[in-house]
Amino acid sequence: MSSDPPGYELPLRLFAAFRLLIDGLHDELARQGHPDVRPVHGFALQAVGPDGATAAEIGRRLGVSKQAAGKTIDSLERLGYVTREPDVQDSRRKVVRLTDRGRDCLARSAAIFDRLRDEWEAVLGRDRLRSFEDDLSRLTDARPLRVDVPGWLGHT
Amino acid sequence: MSSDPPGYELPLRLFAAFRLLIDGLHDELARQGHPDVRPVHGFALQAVGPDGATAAEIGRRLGVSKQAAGKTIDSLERLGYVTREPDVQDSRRKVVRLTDRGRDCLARSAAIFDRLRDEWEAVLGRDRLRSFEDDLSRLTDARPLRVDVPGWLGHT
DNA sequence: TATAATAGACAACATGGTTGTCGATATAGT
DNA sequence: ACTATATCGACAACCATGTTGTCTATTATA
Repeated sequence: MSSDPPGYELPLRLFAAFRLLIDGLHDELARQGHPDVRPVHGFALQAVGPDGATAAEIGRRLGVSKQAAGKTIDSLERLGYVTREPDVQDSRRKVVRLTDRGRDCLARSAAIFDRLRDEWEAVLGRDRLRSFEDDLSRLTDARPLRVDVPGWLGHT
Repeated sequence: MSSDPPGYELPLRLFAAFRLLIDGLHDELARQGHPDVRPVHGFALQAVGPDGATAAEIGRRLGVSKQAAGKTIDSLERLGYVTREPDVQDSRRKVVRLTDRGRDCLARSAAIFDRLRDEWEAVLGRDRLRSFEDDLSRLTDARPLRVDVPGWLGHT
């Protein structure tokens, strides 16, 4: 009987796998006309959603303050991925909406992730990848990604 | 035949699983007398290793500049996890060494990771977890963790 | 109608990375 | 042996990205 692998390998490999996918996505996005988009932008675009959202709402979805979300939205606006429009119902709010370019980026991201998944399927085989995903789902719930990573890792 | 899950779920769940383990580690470390240690400290302590290392070497192992590594070492030194000693062989160098407290933290971390792995084994079953780990290993190589996460995710 | 809650803007600040520069020391080439 | 090159650690400046706090306008509620 062989001994179990040490527990510390799991987090390292989980993170390596995560990073592999994200890097693969952005390499390909850059090739497909989105060279300036960064990982955090992708998560923010997801948080905007098809119907638009306010900065405060996006911040909540990403697990950061509304101010931090506002700065990310600033940069997405500069890059042409979202617009800000005043809300006619509630004049406190400004609704962030995806532009065509923003939607294009999201659609391409989904396609690229599917293709990367296909590559993994080619490595592991169809059943084995399904098992892998099932196991991952059993270990994690489907909470949204928190983007407060710097402070989470950091020294303080 | 059921359809495949969308590819974008994989990165989210991989990261969630990573974060689950790291948070579990630090919750337990805090309970065991290491409340101030942060994720980045753990990786840096690993990078120091049993024989000590210089700031520049630690930076290379973590994928950050020697200056950034130096700041992390400063904070580990303040917390009593490492010391800096001049190298008698090479007086340019200062060797960072683990203190007893640093070794204690690393030993406890290894034990806690093993225990967290046991919990996962209880959920998935022994064979299934082994398969999961095998699959992860096939998808990733064993490169050291890069800690340049803020800039990697960031806007710029 | 008074009070509380929420949106977004602005400012100040903390953290943790970066590059650039420097002097001291080792190392390699001639 | 001497010189050129490389490396170490320190220091400073800068930058990115998060934080909290404050402010006004607006909306919702008691």
